[in-house]
Amino acid sequence: MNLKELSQVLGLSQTTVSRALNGYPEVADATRRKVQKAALAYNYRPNARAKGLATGRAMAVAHVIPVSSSHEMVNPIFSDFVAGASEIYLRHEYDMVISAVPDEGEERAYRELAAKGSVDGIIVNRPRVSDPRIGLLREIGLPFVVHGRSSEANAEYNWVDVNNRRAFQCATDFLLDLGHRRIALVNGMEEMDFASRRRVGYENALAARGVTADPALISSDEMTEAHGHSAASAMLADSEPPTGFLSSSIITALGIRRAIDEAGLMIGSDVSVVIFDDELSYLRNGGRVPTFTATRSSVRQAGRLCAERLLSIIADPAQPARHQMLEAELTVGKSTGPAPVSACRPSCP
Amino acid sequence: MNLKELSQVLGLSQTTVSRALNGYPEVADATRRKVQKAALAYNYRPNARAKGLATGRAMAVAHVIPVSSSHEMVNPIFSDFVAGASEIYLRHEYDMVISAVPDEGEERAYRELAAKGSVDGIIVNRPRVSDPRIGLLREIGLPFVVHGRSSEANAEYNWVDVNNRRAFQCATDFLLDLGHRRIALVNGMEEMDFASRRRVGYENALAARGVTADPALISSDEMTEAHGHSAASAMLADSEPPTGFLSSSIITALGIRRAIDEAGLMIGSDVSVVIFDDELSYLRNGGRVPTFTATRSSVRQAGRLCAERLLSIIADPAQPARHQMLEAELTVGKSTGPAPVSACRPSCP
DNA sequence: ATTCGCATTCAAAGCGCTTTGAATGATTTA
DNA sequence: TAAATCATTCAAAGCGCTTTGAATGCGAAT
Repeated sequence: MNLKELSQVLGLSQTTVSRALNGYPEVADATRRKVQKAALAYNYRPNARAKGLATGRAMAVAHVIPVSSSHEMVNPIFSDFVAGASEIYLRHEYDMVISAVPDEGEERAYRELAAKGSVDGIIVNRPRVSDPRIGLLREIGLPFVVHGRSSEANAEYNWVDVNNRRAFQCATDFLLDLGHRRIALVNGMEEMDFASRRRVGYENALAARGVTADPALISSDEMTEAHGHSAASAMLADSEPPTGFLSSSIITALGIRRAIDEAGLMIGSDVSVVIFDDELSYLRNGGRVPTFTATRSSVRQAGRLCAERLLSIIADPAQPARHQMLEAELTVGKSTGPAPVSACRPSCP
Repeated sequence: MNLKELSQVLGLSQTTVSRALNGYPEVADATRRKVQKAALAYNYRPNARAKGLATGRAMAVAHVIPVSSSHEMVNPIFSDFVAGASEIYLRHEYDMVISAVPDEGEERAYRELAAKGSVDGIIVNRPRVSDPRIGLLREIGLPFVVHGRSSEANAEYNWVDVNNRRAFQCATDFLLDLGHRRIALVNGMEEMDFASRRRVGYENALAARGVTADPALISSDEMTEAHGHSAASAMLADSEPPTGFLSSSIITALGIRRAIDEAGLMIGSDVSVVIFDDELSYLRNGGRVPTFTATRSSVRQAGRLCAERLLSIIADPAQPARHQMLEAELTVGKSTGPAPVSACRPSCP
């Protein structure tokens, strides 16, 4: 059933039916009611493509997942982020298009997305320290919101980010206060902006106490369980192993915990672990006392905020860029404790 | 730049330009080359909405994520499944629309999706044992492929599924062969079809050896780490605790492992664990010897297969329904071993 | 020279909607 | 009574593309 048929059934013009359904005022109440009833009865929905063509709005936004031939990884926070965002889109009757963009043809893909006109805006995920996408999207003129920031972008743009630097500074301070001095950082990939900020927070905290950062205690890679395990295993086998770990994700922390177990050490007493917790719905760091001591910030909530912001700038593209900085709170769990007395360590004579 | 402008620039009709770009034969070679060059130079892309309206095809498919007000969970396999599917869509220049559908208005939402015409087909996820969606979609006439099956649907439909029954029968047999008799099943939610099939496989294997299934050793819920932990904790505290666990997901298995740790038991010697491994990219059950003994089947591959099947039936809707059954192979890892001698158990006098 | 077939190209209709500008009839107002 | 106002409704244009059916020009066949 399309508009033409519906209007014929009703004996009205397409104009009137369209206006009645879209809430325009110049329609008699009785007519509107009649139209609405018929629309319901015939299960009529305006064709999205035709509507989009006529209005110039797609009523859809794109989320981009980078697909690289080398890294097979899917970002584990993707699903929760998307779930949060889709709550908002559902409420505003927007569709969400997931666009797989291969690393090679990144620029081409973004231009195509804009030129095809199938979306009104874009959410940019996983910005790098230096990220050409931001300049590109500004040039193209398609509304976009970045989840995270790109340090080297000097243009103004809309973003929603966690205060990663402060979160990791706090987490490091927490371990330092417990007496830890050999503190490892198991981080995301170096070129990722969030990872770089987290590292700065970590290094700042160490420097403030006069502890020199040991490059051997920093590992940067995809945030998989495997990375957490291999990094922690190697570090624990060192002559001066760390007594504390900072983990950029609960997933890597699972690998760290496995390595600690395998080394015959006790988490929370022999070795402390503090994680950044995105509050993934399937990996809740819960309980009365959480499993892991964590700085936490809901990635689902970030998804909601990004989506809201995007819809807002689509509705009014002239408004100035806005930034939303989320703070991650430190919650003490079972995975941390005072630094063990150093005399027990095998490295001492 | 749109078709009209491009054709004016070229001094050609829209017809010829459109045909040149879409590979129709009745265009002179020289003309075609000129058009292609200009299209590239002006970065021309046909507007997707207009093209869709003219051709009647949206060049997009929908993946539905159920959003229920009660269950906040996002399926952890979602992201890998989507990643696999999007590889295929990318190759065929299809878009993927993620549709959040609230549990309450499920029927309405599916009808709307079809009537709006913004997609050419649907992937149905997480089918229940009895699932009204299959009948509904057949009635609507929108092409769809189910990831999994719905046991009580007696109509023919396209599906891609893992042989869940056999996978769990094998896994159970494996533990029985090792001498285990108290074997627990930490499963997904009862109404999910895959969960019900897994349970049948488990019960069949037990029955074949004359072991009676103990309802206290079966737990069904969302496949979160928390569920694995609470279920395993409770079971291990029992007077006759299980010596083996089957876990429907690596995520629940992480919780089970935590419970085993907390109980002061050793995984692989005191307690054995076999998981179903979806080969999530961020939680690889890897290494020379995998952490967990597992029946494995890549959910990413399932995503690819579902997507391919869907595009195929969109291209030719008349073809008969096809079923693809994937077999999950058992791989022995570190989490299993012979059943401990029962004399050591606290329940013995 | 005329016809035919062939290779190219084009004008125009149509996809299903929104929206502009005009028309209609009823109700006030002068 | 005529003019002006208002509330409703409508016909038609336009969004950017594909596709039908017609037109054009040219060398080959008659």
